[in-house]
Amino acid sequence: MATIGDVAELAGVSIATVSRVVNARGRVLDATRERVLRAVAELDYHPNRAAQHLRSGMTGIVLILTPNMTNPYYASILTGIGDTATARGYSAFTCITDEDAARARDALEMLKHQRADGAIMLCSNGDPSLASDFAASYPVIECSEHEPDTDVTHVSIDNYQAALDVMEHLADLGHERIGHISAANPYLSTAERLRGYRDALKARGIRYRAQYVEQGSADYSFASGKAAAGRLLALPEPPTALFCISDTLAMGAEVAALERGLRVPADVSVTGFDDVQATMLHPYLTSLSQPCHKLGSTSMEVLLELIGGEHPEKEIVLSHRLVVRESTAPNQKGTK
Amino acid sequence: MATIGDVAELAGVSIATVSRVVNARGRVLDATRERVLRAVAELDYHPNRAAQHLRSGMTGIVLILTPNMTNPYYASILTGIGDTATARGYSAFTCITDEDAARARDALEMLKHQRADGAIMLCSNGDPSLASDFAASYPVIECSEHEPDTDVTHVSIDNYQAALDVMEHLADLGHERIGHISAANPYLSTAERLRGYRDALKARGIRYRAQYVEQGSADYSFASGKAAAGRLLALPEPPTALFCISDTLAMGAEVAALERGLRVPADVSVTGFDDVQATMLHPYLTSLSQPCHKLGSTSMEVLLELIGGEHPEKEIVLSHRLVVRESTAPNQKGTK
DNA sequence: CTGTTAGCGCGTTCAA
DNA sequence: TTGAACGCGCTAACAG
Repeated sequence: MATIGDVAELAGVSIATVSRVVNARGRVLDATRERVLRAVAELDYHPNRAAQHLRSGMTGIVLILTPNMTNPYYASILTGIGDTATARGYSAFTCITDEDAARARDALEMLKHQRADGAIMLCSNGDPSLASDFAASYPVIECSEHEPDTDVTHVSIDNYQAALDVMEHLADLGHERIGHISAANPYLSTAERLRGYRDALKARGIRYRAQYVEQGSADYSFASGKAAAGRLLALPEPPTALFCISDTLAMGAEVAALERGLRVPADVSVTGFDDVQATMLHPYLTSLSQPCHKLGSTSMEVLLELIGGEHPEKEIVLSHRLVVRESTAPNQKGTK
Repeated sequence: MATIGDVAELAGVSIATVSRVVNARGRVLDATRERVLRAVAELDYHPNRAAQHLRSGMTGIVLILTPNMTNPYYASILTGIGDTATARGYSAFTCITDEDAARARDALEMLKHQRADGAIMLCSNGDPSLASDFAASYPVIECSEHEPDTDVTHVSIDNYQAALDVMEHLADLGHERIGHISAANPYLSTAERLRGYRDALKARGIRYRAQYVEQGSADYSFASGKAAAGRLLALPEPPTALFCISDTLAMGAEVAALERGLRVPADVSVTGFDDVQATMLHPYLTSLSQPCHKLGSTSMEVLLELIGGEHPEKEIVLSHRLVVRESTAPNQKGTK
């Protein structure tokens, strides 16, 4: 492997000059730069990362905390993070927390030990103060979720507005009996979507019924969505539409409807959320699409700014959009 | 952050001695070691990785190539790799290839540029010579799949024997009309399982029928499993058991059976494979369990041996086991 | 058994 | 505009 010294020798300059050219720092004569660049190309020179890190006191590693990586929603974000990290010469070190705050805290200790330059947390669940504790001393970003009432820099969509958009779609189709399948987790997104659900009803003058709100499992499992939808559809006055806060919950709802002999969307409309598994089952789900990859890449970029000592916006909101597919249709029951 | 020098000073020894103690290399008086260890603890000393890497010429990074990370099968392996890597002070750099050989090749170039010390490939699909090309010059392991007729070190289960075991279970339950839902990919595991299927039939004296073998999609999608099972169950003499080479295919098969008014397992038995999503739907799947986490951790350990200049076994086979659940039952149709 | 010392490759003064 | 030299923290070779 060629070192900076090899390049310097071939170009007939000092290593300092090579360093200047490679890092685009300081003034260098065009002719000199040319020679250096040629030598770099010829030798296929790549700076030694370890040396750079030793010199700079940086590690070139960012910590990524994720509840899991099998959920395609998280997987897409992780991919976005990874792509950007790679492009910037960083390695993303992914730690699966399994919702375990202790494990997350352990991983974050890497920041103290200078084993990582910063961290992106995909979910601060479990210990509300975890993110802010570390963000006070180290570069830390919350992606997709964040703890309210703390000032940790975060990147996400506007879940409240997103819920409003879903509800508007359903209401425009003539639905009034709209069920909500939420999840038994303390995520802000979950709360915001519920808030959007309720406010949308209110705005349309539709009565809120507590029994129309059911909870799936914390991790949005298919089975729990099916069970929750089953309860809703067994009501004396069952909903004609189900607003589910994840695609897996919505798929469960579809199957629950089918098992009861109901057709989707003719008899009951169903909406998913995140738009990551919306086309696994027929009918394909109308789902609220999150810019997952961009959520990840933006988080990484912002983290790098933080690491670089800059002061990016504390709250970065990316835009979402509702993707209408086959699982929603006008309310044909005339039930209001 | 404390450096080796700080520790040496506090312990009243030279940095060389600290290094010896910390790395357990060379003889050191017990009393001296004690003092050093105390200083290490007091200062919460952690060796600077960048310095170690610079010194050793190593990167501390291993490349992991995976087709995707959402499949729980791969996710478990990745977790196993990651756990072991972390324990050994290594960072696992995961590259999602999406079955794209060019992308995989690009990533492997990191080995040439000394950006990684070795690589684990979860799937060499696409370009048969990819793994062996790089394995010739760098530490490379194939995990779970491998290219036949090359001598790249690999870690996997015995897919042929595993298929035999599944078939034995089904045959012992009295099934003779056994369908096989395979996948449209060139993986060795797929071929081996088919071979096991056919040999098991032969061993039992059961006639092989080409129309009993169907293919799901290359990535074992639920929908393709459902479609394949639908074709099988529509046959004039439909199978009484379906041997599927993945859990998602098997789930699709379960749903296909249900939609045709057949009960699982009363009317038709279904088996999954990998045992990673066997308990998502009822009836829970009888599935052949792979030691995914161990597949990953073993791969990492073997890779580290390779990196360390050792010469581990070229072929490492881990044991599997059949987990019997609710989706298989004795053949009650009496159809032979 | 322990200490001294020479780099590993790089970025950054400080001089010229 | 360029170059010489130092040191980041560590390991290993060599002395003692």
